[in-house]
Amino acid sequence: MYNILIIDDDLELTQLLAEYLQQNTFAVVVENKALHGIELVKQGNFDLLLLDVMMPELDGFEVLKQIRSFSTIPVIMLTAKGEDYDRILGLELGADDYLPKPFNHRELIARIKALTRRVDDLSSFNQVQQLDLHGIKIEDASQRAVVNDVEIDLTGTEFQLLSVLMRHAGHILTKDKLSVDVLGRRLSAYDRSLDMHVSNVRKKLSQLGIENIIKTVRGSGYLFKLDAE
Amino acid sequence: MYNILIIDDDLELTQLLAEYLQQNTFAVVVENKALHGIELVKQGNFDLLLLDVMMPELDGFEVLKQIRSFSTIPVIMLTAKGEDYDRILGLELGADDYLPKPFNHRELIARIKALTRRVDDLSSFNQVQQLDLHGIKIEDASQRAVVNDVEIDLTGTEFQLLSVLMRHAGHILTKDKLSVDVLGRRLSAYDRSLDMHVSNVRKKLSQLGIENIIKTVRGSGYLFKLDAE
DNA sequence: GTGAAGTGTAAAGCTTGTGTAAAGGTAGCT
DNA sequence: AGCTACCTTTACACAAGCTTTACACTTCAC
Repeated sequence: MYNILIIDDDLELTQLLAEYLQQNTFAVVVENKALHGIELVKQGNFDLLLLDVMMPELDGFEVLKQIRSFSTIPVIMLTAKGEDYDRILGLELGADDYLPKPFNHRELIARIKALTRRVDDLSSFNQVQQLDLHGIKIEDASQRAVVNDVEIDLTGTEFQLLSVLMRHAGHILTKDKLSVDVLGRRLSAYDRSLDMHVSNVRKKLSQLGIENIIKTVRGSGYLFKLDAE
Repeated sequence: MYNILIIDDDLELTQLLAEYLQQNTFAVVVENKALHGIELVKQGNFDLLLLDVMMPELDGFEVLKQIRSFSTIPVIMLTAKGEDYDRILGLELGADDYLPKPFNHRELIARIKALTRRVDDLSSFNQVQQLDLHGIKIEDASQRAVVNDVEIDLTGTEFQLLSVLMRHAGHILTKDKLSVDVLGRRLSAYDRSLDMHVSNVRKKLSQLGIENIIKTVRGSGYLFKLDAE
């Protein structure tokens, strides 16, 4: 699964874009604040960055410059201007590609794929991206979750579920969103499948001494806790 | 030194382009005939291809298709048309980038550099001739795999499979990717050939006392383990 | 309280992916 | 042609793991 981060202050566009990319089996996180976006890249859980050039506070070039000082993540720049100079500057600063708005969605997908074709081979070479919260470490590349050097034997769906929850730690995720992200379908009435997966993940975690990390928010959904209590 | 091949029937443009690129320390070869160009790529002395879309006889898409059947050389398409559809088609056929004519020369350089940044990383990675993991040593040049000074008698395909898996140790490789990399074709429905090769490699390894090194990740692919357990 | 709706989870059912033996096919060699 | 080595296909068994069912429990509104 490909994790894409979008840094763009345009709420409407990012919303649309996220949906479209999700339909094309990419996992998407949207960040509307440039500074916050840099931090997200630092955490290192993304495979590709879509970066808007025109943003208040910090413009895209500055963001790119900062990101390139610590990361080689593939970057596609988005911009409203069609001017040569912008394109060239972006590319020279270390962007991999450039797409002028408004763009054809299919072209975006094609460009993402063209870039990932190259980078895929490279990824095993780059630092492995992993996420570590409350002593639970997950690694997408190998689909492994580890607690105190002990591997948790998760099924693919369970891993996916834990991964989505952890990536959104501290935020409630509705069952409907989880169902779409994890099982790839809308939640329908009387579908208890997701509940079962949550139950199973909890069971496996508790065998390793981890309890109450996935909280139920009755009527709303589930939540991976940020702070222990 | 970077060797660039230009396939384009426009004599005037190619002349200019060649000079410009040479000034920027690239080595350039111009080929005005599409068919002849394919042969040049086959000989394999180029690092990057600039390919014109509009050509008599054979158009650029057809040329790209043929080249992609035997080579992963980075390709930037050049075309007079600015239409979305052309761009997308080119990218989906396996081009890495696309540049509409007339283009800014500095942008061309920037795009070439953006692409080579990625590919350079990759080639230095693939040039690793020897790999040694868990006591399994493989040597690409001689197509040999050795465990404790005992040679494993692998067929060409089996060696290739093991080599790809080991180069991506710790990362899940989808069956589709493995099929492309090892068997040279897309995985099609009910194709069990790859599974058989995995089975055979495992069998041969287990005869030498190595077990559970190639892990099945159900629904995702195979994985050469990084850490023993 | 009482009923309704939401949630936890054991167990059963069922689909699908995978392992592998064996047969079939193909290319290269003598 | 016949042989050999190897790749691919076929066939079947098996296991993994996703979903459904069923029932107990909790929470909340009235």
